[in-house]
Amino acid sequence: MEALRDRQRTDRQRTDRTGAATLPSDGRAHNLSLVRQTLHSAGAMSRAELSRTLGLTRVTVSDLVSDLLERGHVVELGQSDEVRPGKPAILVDINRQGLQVIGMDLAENSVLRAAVLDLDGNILDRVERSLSEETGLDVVNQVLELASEAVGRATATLLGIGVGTPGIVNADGVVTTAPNFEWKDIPLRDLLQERTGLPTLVSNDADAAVHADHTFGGGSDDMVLVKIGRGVGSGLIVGGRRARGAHSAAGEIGHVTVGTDGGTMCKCGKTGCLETWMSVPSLELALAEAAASSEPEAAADVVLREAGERLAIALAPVVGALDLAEVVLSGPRELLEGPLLNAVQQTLLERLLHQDPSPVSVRLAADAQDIVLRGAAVMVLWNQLGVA
Amino acid sequence: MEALRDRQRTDRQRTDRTGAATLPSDGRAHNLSLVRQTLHSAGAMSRAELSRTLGLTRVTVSDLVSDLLERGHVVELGQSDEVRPGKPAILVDINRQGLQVIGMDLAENSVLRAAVLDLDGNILDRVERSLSEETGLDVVNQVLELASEAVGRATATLLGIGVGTPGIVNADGVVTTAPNFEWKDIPLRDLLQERTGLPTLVSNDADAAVHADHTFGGGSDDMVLVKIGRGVGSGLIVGGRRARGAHSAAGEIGHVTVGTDGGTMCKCGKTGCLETWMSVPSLELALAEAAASSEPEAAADVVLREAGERLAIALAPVVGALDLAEVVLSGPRELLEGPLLNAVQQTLLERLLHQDPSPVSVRLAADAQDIVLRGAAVMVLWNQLGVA
DNA sequence: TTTGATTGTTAGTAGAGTTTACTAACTTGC
DNA sequence: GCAAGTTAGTAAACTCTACTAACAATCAAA
Repeated sequence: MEALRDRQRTDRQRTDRTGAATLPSDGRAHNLSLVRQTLHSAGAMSRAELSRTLGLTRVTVSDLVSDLLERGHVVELGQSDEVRPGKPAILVDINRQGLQVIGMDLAENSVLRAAVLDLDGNILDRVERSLSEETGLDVVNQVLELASEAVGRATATLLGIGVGTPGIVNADGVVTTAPNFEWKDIPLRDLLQERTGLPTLVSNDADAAVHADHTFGGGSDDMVLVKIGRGVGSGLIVGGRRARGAHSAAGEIGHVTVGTDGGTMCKCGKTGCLETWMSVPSLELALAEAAASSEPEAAADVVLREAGERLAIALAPVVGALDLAEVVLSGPRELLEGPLLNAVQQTLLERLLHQDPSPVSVRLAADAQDIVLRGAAVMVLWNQLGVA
Repeated sequence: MEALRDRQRTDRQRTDRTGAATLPSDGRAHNLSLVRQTLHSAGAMSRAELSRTLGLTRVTVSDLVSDLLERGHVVELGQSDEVRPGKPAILVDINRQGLQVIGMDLAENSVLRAAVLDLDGNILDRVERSLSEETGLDVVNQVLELASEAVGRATATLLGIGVGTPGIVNADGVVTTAPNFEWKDIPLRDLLQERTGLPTLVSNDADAAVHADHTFGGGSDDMVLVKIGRGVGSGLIVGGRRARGAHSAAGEIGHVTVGTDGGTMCKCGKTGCLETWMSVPSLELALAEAAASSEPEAAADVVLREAGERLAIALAPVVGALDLAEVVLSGPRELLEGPLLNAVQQTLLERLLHQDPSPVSVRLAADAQDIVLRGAAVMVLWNQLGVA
């Protein structure tokens, strides 16, 4: 009789997950990240200690830790040798030995660099590919091959690949424009993922660099890092997050006009661009001219001092508007250290009203050579472990 | 026998919640906010429609909605009159009639303003207190009395109080400095909460204004609003969130030096501050001088055009570094509209390299009179409902 | 040796969201 | 007017997460 009853159709909802609705499992993922973060930054500790720091119960922490043990994200290190009453604690730590990351720096002059890094950002191994005149897809292929080679050098489980590249990179890891390589809409992230099978993250090189400094350097949650090389780029951390910008072009300050008194003609067609004062080629040209003058040392000093002033003129409104705590310069130390850095600091203070006792701090990035490699690695750590 | 067994000490953990560990209930709170947000911005809809937009099941949405019905945050509006097969939908909507908010604007010249607003930011009632020469605690008392009066004017359940005040306000709602009122570390939020018993939020007036424009105006997630009044202040939205700054002083651009060619002496002691060009008093002074010249109209035009240029010179590095999509000016329309706004737009484009097809949009804020009141209300909606 | 402190685990419970299965109520086509 | 199909909303049972309660293991100090 009722054999003919309708077949119940299962609601096939929740197919796309467009919205940002939170499931209990999302909370779980967040808490797992918190455990990893705590261990990563504070070092090995017991489950009970984690429980106290996180505000979760020992039971929950035990469960989270056993989950992470299974995934290989953390390891047990044996009993703590602390002397105190009670059952001795078993230390757990992020699996520093068993996990590695690939970092890539495509922004160096005529060389593509890659490295294997551990979770603390130490470089364990390096590989390179020198470029001559290649552009377009030739460079892309070199990058893919270099990535494969780097992956082969890893001696532990790889969490993923991070890349710092010149040009503008959107949130999907597509390099929309990179004039140096004549790239246009290159889906670098997907290409690398396809090639290596590893989770991959691609960002602009200055953005990668600011990640590195934010993690391993000063660590202010409101800072800018200016990367001075062939061009001038920057990466900003605002409220602890990287500023991406409306068109993924945040940090592109090389062609902002500086000052109100003209300046040199730039290859972009305007005059007075920051790059005409601050890029390494511009500085070297000006220094060469200074060396040929009657008072070479004084002239060189003026060149560097003026460049620093110009940078500060451009940065002052940014630092003021965002109330940044740190301005970090990254580039050739022999150019930036001394008169240039001092001029930046001095001019910045002159142009900002700083009644408060904590003015902006201006300094050079440590380890400018490898800052992009390390920043690229940090991006992977954040993405895969929620760590940094 | 075993009567002497140890008294089990309950783990008294999770007392402080210092960390940011996520509980399932936090996820629930988030999903409740999502429902409110969706209804607030998209208008009344059925539970089933909510389910589809949010990606949660109908069952869960039903549960969330019944929760919100109990709290009075949403109401049922009866059957939808859409004509299509199936059971007719019961529309639910944010309780637009039954919930109200107090907004306060302390940044006007010699008057404190407050208003009762509905959830859509409409002003339902106003109250004011005029100031003569009061400073310090006298002003605080006026503010507290004004708040009480405004609360009395409400005709529905009040969600809370939002305040836009001149000066620098930290994350705890303490006004650390407000020179106009000679305030120093005034805990305005706590004072208002004590007086009225309502949840209260305090921000700088320009920050409140940018919230208003972000919600009711263009709505770009990367924008700056410059508020021109007695002084010049600004509020920034970066990546959809308000930039607070390292010392809660983000947006304070009035005393950034503009340009490299000197300028007028500012009361702060430096020369060439943005305020010397752009504040209403400075503009009015310059316009009065222009009116006395031989060609008053042309001179006035030059004054306004120059002011716009100066603002753009200061903003260009900010817009470039943050890749902002919108620059919004708020202030006296008769001063800002026309030559000044055009000069800002033109100068900004000249000083930025914009190869991409979506340059920055420059415009005036709608309804500059009430923008702080409405922004203050938005802050409450965000905080109490997760809406806006 | 006893007492107390501390760590980590097991057992059971409450909350959040899901799947499954149902009722209610409407339109369409004959 | 009636069956068929469609959509909205709900009830029950299950899963997952984190919690409380209770306990075993282990060590220091009295």
